[in-house]
Amino acid sequence: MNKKTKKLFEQRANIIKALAHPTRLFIVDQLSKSEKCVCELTASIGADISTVSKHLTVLKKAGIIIDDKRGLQVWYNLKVPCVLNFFSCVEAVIQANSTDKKVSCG
Amino acid sequence: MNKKTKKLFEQRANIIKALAHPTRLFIVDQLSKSEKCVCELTASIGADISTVSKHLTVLKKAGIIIDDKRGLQVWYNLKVPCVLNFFSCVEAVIQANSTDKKVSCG
DNA sequence: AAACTACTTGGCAATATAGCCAAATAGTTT
DNA sequence: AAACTATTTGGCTATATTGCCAAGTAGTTT
Repeated sequence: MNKKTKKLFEQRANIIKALAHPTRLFIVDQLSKSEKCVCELTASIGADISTVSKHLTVLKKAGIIIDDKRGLQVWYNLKVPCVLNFFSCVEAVIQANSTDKKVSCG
Repeated sequence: MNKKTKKLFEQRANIIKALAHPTRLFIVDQLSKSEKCVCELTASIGADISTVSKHLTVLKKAGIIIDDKRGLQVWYNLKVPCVLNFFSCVEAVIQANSTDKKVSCG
């Protein structure tokens, strides 16, 4: 792998890495329904608010979500809604995991 | 997050986690072109063969690739080719990273 | 059966990630 | 300006991941 190729795949991996955590996937799922503030997400996740804040930072740094401070609250939104396409693909893998054979999927 | 929801997102995260590494993304990319044996992948990646083998194990455990031992060599194939859809989505995020605004994408 | 090839597994050290608590910051209300 | 609310950041420990080397396994050739 030459340096250019390596950089390309590192860049891609960084984005996927940002999604590679159950809490962060949950956040993306929630934001796909509507804008949420940190306290709302914290309530539905059930972890420390500092933990949730750090997860949000990870997603923000990866360019997946955007924040908007209004008054005391910070509101988060999906920046690239097509990340939701990930889910259908992931579901296909989950389905496929019940077989040993190659799977044809959309 | 109740237990059921938590399990669902953990399951999804496990699959995404398997893809969240530059070398493993490279492997998926290579396999999308054609079946490859470990030595071929090792040559193009340029890491220790044991390292490559472990990455392949991760992808296999996640149900993304399948192996087929023939003679001395083990041949790997994509099991769920639609994981390639990940790439177009990831590229959209990379594109979007040049802007602060929300992005509409396919 | 001994030497060889292709690969996997074990073990270890280095590094990264996760989650909590406490402290800091930013904005609001009184 | 003091008290309050929402969020972020720092610091720490626990845990997970990565990559190399060495050793083991499986199949092949001689």
